[in-house]
Amino acid sequence: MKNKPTESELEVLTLIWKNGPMTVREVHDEIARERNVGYTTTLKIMQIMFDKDLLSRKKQGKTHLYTHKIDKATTQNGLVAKMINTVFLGSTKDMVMQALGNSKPSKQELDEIRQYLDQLNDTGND
Amino acid sequence: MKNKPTESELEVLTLIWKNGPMTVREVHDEIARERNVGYTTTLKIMQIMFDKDLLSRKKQGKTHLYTHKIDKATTQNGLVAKMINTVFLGSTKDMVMQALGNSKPSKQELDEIRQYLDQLNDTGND
DNA sequence: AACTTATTACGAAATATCTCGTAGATAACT
DNA sequence: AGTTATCTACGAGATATTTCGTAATAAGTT
Repeated sequence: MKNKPTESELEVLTLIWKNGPMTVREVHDEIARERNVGYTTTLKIMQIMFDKDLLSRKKQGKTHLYTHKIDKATTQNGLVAKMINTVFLGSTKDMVMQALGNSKPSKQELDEIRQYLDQLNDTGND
Repeated sequence: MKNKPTESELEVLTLIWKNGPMTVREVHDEIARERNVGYTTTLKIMQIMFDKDLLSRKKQGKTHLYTHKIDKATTQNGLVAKMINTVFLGSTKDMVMQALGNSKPSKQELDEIRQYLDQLNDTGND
């Protein structure tokens, strides 16, 4: 991944991925619910993200409206792939089983995964 | 996770998890195959890990033999759980499907995962 | 227009992490 | 014992990230 986001940047991105374009104020209010952090901190991070080309923005009155410039799926992929490679020595299976074993997903979720597995069987390797 | 390892620390841990107790020299030689880094850098990181209680060690002649002090599965869990929560908004299913869709695991791996899913069905939530 | 409020831009301190150089200690080898 | 090689300890520079204070600007209010 060329533009790999930091933790804080990821926090901002997930919000914007979920809600669509947001102002600094909106992002900050969401973050401030969880952690205790100053407004200018959030502002600064989003400005840096703009410089890094992780976000685009356009003026909206006196404020800026920020939009994600990197794709959600691509970013998720990069992060998951990296984790598999480093922490699970390249074994997707190990990672998946670890994740499933620990989070106790609902039966419905399990079914959806099963369906997805069946689909994959047609296109997978050997 | 109380003692969450940094990236470099994780690199050391995975080696020790895989190979058992190792000296700084051994760890360093493995790392140096991939990246260009000085011996004292590896040494320092492992010393810090000792201070942080991520590794234990015992003298072995003039060198130290380092052993992991945190469990592999627990650490993996913590990292995966965190990724699910932040990047996938808590949806294990989304994460698993993302991972499977991108790494094209073999049919055998898929089967193992399927078996594992069946097992889970008996104990999972609603 | 004066006043208040909210926003941005900027810089710089604080923290975390990674990097390596140097010095001293220990072992191994003539 | 003297020399060489290897290891540890320590400190401190380099980089990356997070944090916030201050000042300038723009908008809204009386």
